[in-house]
Amino acid sequence: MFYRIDTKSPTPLYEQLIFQIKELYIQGILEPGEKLPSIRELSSVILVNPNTVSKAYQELERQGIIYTERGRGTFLTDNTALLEKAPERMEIKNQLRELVLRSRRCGIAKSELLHWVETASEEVQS
Amino acid sequence: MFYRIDTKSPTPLYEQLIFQIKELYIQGILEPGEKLPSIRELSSVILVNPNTVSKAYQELERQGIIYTERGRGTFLTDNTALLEKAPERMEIKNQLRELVLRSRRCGIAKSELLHWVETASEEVQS
Amino acid sequence: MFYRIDTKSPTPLYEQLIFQIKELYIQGILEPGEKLPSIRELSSVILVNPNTVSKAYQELERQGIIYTERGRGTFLTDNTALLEKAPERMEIKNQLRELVLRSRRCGIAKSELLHWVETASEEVQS
Amino acid sequence: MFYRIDTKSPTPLYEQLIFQIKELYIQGILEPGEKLPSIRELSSVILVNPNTVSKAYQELERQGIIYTERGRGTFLTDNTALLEKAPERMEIKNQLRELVLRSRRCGIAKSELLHWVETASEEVQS
DNA sequence: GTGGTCTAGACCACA
DNA sequence: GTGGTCTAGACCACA
Repeated sequence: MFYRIDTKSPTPLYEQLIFQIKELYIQGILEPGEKLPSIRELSSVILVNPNTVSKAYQELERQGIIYTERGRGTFLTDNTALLEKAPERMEIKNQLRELVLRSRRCGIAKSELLHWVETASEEVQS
Repeated sequence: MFYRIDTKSPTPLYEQLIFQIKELYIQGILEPGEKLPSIRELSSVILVNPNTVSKAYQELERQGIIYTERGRGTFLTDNTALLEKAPERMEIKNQLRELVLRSRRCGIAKSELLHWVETASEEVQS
Repeated sequence: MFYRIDTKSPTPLYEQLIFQIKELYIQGILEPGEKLPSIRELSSVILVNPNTVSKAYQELERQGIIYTERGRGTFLTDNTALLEKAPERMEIKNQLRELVLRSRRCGIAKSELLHWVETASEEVQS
Repeated sequence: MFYRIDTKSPTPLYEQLIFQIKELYIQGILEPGEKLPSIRELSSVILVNPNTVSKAYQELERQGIIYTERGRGTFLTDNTALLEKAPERMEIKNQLRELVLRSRRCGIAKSELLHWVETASEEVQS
């Protein structure tokens, strides 16, 4: 199984799950239309409470990445928007890693980087 | 007064204070050796709980940016490390803003960017 | 075959079946006295669990739309009430669609519309 | 207090809360910028679990109706979009009630109305 | 005090 | 079996 969770990370478990499922989808390990593991199944695999998995699935549904059929399970949509953006996502991720590296050499705290991302996001939004 | 905080920002108030004092120092608005406002004074100016200001000052002292003389107040150190790094800080901040902009066009959520900064920080650290 | 269900719809499958059989009846595609497919046959055609078809048939029988003759099958009744109401049903359906359209322009969520239908139904009932 | 919940309604409690807060806002009983009761406070008033209130608040935040300041509480935004749409909302609500009434006279089940709202919503979306 | 996350476990409608 | 809702209660960072 390729689902994994880090309980020591500051990122909430349900967000880790969201990011990971997106990543698996982008990498082609999960395919459009494919059935995801049931909430109970996944929760027992990654040793996390079913509610936590449910929260992740609901957020993914809100984002249009997955949909649920009542009584049958949860499936990936045919939404290919994510797939198309995959290369640029990768690039952004890499450049971000580089910036983090340089920040460390400058003595810039992680919290300050996070704050800059926050403020930049607000600016961009308006 | 130039101290200002945004209670609506997701960045904790005490961190906003830390970042701002650093910024004022880098920009030369606050100078080495200068006396900072007392905790009570500052907290009444920016309408924040004194504990919050105190927490910011403690962290800045831990970072060697300020020091306290009992009964006299808190002062900026002569630490010039921050000043030397000013241009690179600026550059990192700008590049970060650009990445945020591109992320938005890719449909990458802010939470995902924050998570990438987290994971990259962990990698770098080890 | 004209029976079709949408597993992605939030409407329960057995309700979709009910509505569809009524619709086929109203449109004259199914006629009074006509024999409906057996549970097993229909379930294999529309790829649905036999229990689901059974539940739909039971509800239709309860409503007096169909009746069962043991060992012979299920048949549509001569009940013409549905047929008489056909034009008004159509009109209501159309007006509902218009309201949904206007709602969207107002930013009213589907969930809110559904809730209003619920509350209005309760009022009317009492 | 004006917050009230009907545990017997088929509408989930957290959705009832969402609708009610919107309604109170539209009617001017709650005003922009005003502080909402804390999660714990409200949950004890309406005798509902804090998690349920939290879920409602989070959805309202996602919709841009409220925002939270960490450690301080939850507040209504200055978003006036809802207020501007108030009259049309009212009208739609009333027309919906009328349709429900007519439906009852036609023998149309509540479930069928709900289904029509669902299908119309899908059509409109695409 | 505030909200956010998480666990454990119940009950429900639906397939 | 499936997901959705809800309760009870813990722990956390922050103000």
